[in-house]
Amino acid sequence: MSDIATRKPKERKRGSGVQFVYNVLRDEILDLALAPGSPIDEIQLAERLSMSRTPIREALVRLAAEGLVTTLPNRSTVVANIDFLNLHTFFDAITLMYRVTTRLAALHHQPGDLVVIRARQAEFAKAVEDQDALAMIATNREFHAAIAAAARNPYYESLFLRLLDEGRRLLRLYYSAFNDRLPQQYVIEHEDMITAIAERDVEKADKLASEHADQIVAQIRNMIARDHRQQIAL
Amino acid sequence: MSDIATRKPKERKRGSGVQFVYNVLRDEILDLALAPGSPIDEIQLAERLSMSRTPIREALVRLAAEGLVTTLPNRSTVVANIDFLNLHTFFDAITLMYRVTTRLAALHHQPGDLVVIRARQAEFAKAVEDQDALAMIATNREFHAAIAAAARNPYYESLFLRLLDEGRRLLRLYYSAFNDRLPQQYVIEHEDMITAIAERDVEKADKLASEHADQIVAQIRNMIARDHRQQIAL
DNA sequence: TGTATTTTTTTTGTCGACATAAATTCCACG
DNA sequence: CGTGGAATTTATGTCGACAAAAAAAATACA
Repeated sequence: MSDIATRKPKERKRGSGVQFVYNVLRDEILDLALAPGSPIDEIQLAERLSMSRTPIREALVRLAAEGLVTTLPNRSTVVANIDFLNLHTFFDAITLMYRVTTRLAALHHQPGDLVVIRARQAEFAKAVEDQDALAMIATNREFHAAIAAAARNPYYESLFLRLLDEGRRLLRLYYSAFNDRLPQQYVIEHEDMITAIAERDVEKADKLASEHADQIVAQIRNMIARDHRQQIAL
Repeated sequence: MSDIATRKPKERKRGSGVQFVYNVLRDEILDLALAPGSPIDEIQLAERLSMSRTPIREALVRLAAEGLVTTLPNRSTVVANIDFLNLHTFFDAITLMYRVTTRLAALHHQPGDLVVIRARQAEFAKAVEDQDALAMIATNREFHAAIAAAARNPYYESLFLRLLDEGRRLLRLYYSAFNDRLPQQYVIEHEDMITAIAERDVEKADKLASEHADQIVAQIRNMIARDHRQQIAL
């Protein structure tokens, strides 16, 4: 069992309780440690994290506001399901956010931003080199989050982060299929995007982000189709 | 004083407490009944709504997740400020959401949708006819929310609703200046948008939404500039 | 044996109380 | 009279307990 979730009581500072529960639950949901659709028992959680139900409930309210859990009135709250029937709305939105944030990053990035973005890209490249699929998923998210931060639009940023998280969950589902030669292609595409941003070439950044998004969407679609065939074969 | 906020205790059903507090606070924040930056006292609120602090805190957590209040750790939560310095990010985002939702509504609207949209438009037209600025603000929001619902993309919809609410707060600030001849123009533009959606003319819908957004942005900018001149003149 | 109804159990929503961190007041000292 | 620090007050974060609503189990009846 994980360490952070079973920490001794009274080791935490006052005021960090809700944040702590939020982080634990969020990670477990995005890592699929908590299965989509599974109910969350407040009392059980309270015992596991050795705290009262109050901070746990507040964390759940926050997660509900972000769409990571669904609260049924007077009944248990459940981990949000993955809506395979409407994945196209997800693909549509994340593609647009890839484009908009990359575009605005080219327009508005400030001195320190590129340093951060390049650092994230280095981490992603390392994950690819190590063939560590889980690290790829995580570092890829951080790379694009860094670009979104440089775009300096909190509205786009918050939607994009939400979409990236949802994508993390989706990729987790199929991460075993994530070790063909595509990731190397992503490294190159990332490099091109960085260059376009650095040169403040807005149209090029937009175009690259759009192609990048299409690649990722196509890959996810592929993985789902492959998985679907396997399920039928069984 | 308002009626709904001073209702007798025990008249409400169990389970609706948080929702009730959320609605009250949300309305008061968006109506500027609670000034941006002003602190929210949990105890005072608890007494006013005659309930315990627990449901009030949960409502505050939800409002914080939506950006309507800001929570300072171990200190009071305050009504979110209006960030005049970064309004361009707001205008940018809401313009894009106007376009995307109208575009997708033209693409994906289903039989019942147009009925709802036309009903909202009728309400907006009535508010314009009555020269009721506050009703204009409210009905205009509902009109575009109906289009967003017809676009059938929950990600765009939630961001757009958030932006429309923020816009409602902005317009409230200057609603006295909201009685020139522009609103009549909006009625016509709305009609054109409905027609384009009904004809499933995606490009036309996009173009109209884009122009409509530019109009609104220009008007808000105007009102701010006018207000700014007045403040200087004083 | 299967179904409807009542009883029991479980779990959520709300409450009042206490502990702790800021903010404020008060006081000592220069 | 002003400044620094201790004491007080205020408000937040957390807790355990109770009441009401669902869910589950047990019982009655056809």
